[in-house]
Amino acid sequence: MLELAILGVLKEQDLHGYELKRRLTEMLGTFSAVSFGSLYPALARLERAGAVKAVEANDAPPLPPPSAATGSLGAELAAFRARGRAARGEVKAPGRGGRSRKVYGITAKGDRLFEELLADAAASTEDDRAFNLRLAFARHLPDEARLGLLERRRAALVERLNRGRRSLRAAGTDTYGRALLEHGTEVTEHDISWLDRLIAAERERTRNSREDTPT
Amino acid sequence: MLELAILGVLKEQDLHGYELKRRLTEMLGTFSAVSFGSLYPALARLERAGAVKAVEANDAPPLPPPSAATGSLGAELAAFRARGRAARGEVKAPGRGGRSRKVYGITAKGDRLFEELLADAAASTEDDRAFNLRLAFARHLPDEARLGLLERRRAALVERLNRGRRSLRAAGTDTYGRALLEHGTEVTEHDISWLDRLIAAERERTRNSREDTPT
DNA sequence: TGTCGATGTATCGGTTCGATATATCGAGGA
DNA sequence: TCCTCGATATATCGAACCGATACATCGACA
Repeated sequence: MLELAILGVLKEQDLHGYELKRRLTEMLGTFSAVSFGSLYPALARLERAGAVKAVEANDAPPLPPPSAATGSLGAELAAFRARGRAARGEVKAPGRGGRSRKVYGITAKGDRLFEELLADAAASTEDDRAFNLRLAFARHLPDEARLGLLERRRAALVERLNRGRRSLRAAGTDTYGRALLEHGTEVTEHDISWLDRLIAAERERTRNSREDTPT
Repeated sequence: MLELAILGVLKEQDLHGYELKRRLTEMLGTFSAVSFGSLYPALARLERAGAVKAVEANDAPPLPPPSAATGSLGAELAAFRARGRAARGEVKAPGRGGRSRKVYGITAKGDRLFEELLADAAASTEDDRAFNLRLAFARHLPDEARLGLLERRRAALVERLNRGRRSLRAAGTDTYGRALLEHGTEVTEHDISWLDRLIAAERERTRNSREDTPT
C-alpha cells in the first residue's frame, strides 16, 4: 500500500524521506496520513527489494532543469517555500538545514513493481485508501484499466450504500447513531455521483482521442 | 480504540465475539471494518484488564425480557434473521449453529474504563474513526462534553479544509490528482455543514431541557 | 552563549489487519 | 446414508502500520 505511494512519487523525482513524507501528505491530503514509523520501514523494504536505491547523500541532487518540470512547478515552489528561504538563488539547495539526507531514486525494477502494484491493487476496490491512491496515479494506467477502476469502485460504493440503508433500517432510535448512519449514506451517495461525473468525463476523453487516431 | 467500541456495545448487551463483530460492522458501517484479527486480541486484553469477563459458554444468555429492548428491536431482528432461521420460536437460541460460544459481559471496571476512554478519546479529534466512534456513543456523554466534542471536531475539519485548499493551490496539473483533491475539499465542506446542523440541534436540545429544569 | 524550532533519519512497542487453521452444525445432493 | 458445502464460531500468526520518542544538525534570535 505505502510502497505504491512511495514509488509513484519517486517516479517523478528523486527525494529524501522527509520531503517524501511532505509530498505524500499533501497529495493524499485527508486520508492516509503517512508517519515516519511506516515510511522508513517501507523505504527499507523497497531498498532491500531493489526497487529504490539511495542515489546520494547530502550533495547536489540530479534535478532535471527546472523548466522541464512545468507540471509540478507549483508543488516545487510550495516545497521550496516550506523548506524555509534557505539557499536563496540555488535550486539544488545541497543539504541545507538539518542532518545529512539520504536521497532515494526509483530503479527499473521499481518501475515494474509500480506497474504491478497499480494493476492488482485495482482488484481491491473496497478499501478507500487503496482506491484514492490508485486514482492519484491513474494517469499511469491505460484507458481501459482506468475506466475499469472507476466502474469497479462505483459498484463497490453502490453495495456499500445498500448495506448502509439496511443498517439504517435495522438501527435503533439513538439520535447520534442514526445521525452517523444517515450521514454515512449521504456521503456515499455524493461519492457515487462524483464517480459518475468522472466516468462520464473519462468516456468523453476516450471518445475524443479515438477520433483523433482512427482505426 | 477498538476497546472503546467493544465496551460500548457490551454496555447494552452481553455478546459473543462473532455477534459482536456483526454489530460493530453494522453500527460503524463504512469506516473501521473490524476484523477477527483485532477483535479477539482486543477482547483478550480487556479480559486480562478485568473490564469484561466471560459470562457463560453455550447456554441460555441472560437476555432481558424482549419487550424491554424496544430501542434495539430492529437490530435484534436483523441479527436474528441473519443468523438463519435457526431455533424458531426461541428468543434465546442457546448455542445454535457452529462451535460453542463464549459470551462476554462488561464489568464495573469496564464501565469505568469506557467512561475514561470516551472522555480522553475526545481529545484526539483529528482521527475520523475516533470521532465517529465517539459520536456513536455520544449519548453516554454529559451535554457539555458532547458539545465540546462536536466543536473540536468542527475546528479540526476547518483546519483540514485549509490544508486541502493549500494543497490544491500548490498541486500540479494532473487531472486525477486535482479531481481527488477537489473532491476531498468538497467532502470536508459537506462534513462541516453537517456538523453545524448537529451543533445547532444540540444547542436547541440543551436550551429546551434547561427550560424544563430551571435554576 | 544558549536555546529554540525546523529539518532530518531512525527505532520501539503496541495495535491492527489479512490470511489461515480449527471445529461444529444444518442443508442439500449423490 | 454419506459427504460436501456454507454458515457459525474461536483463535493465532506474520506483516504492516502508527504514535511516540530518541538522536542529530543547523539557523535564528535573544
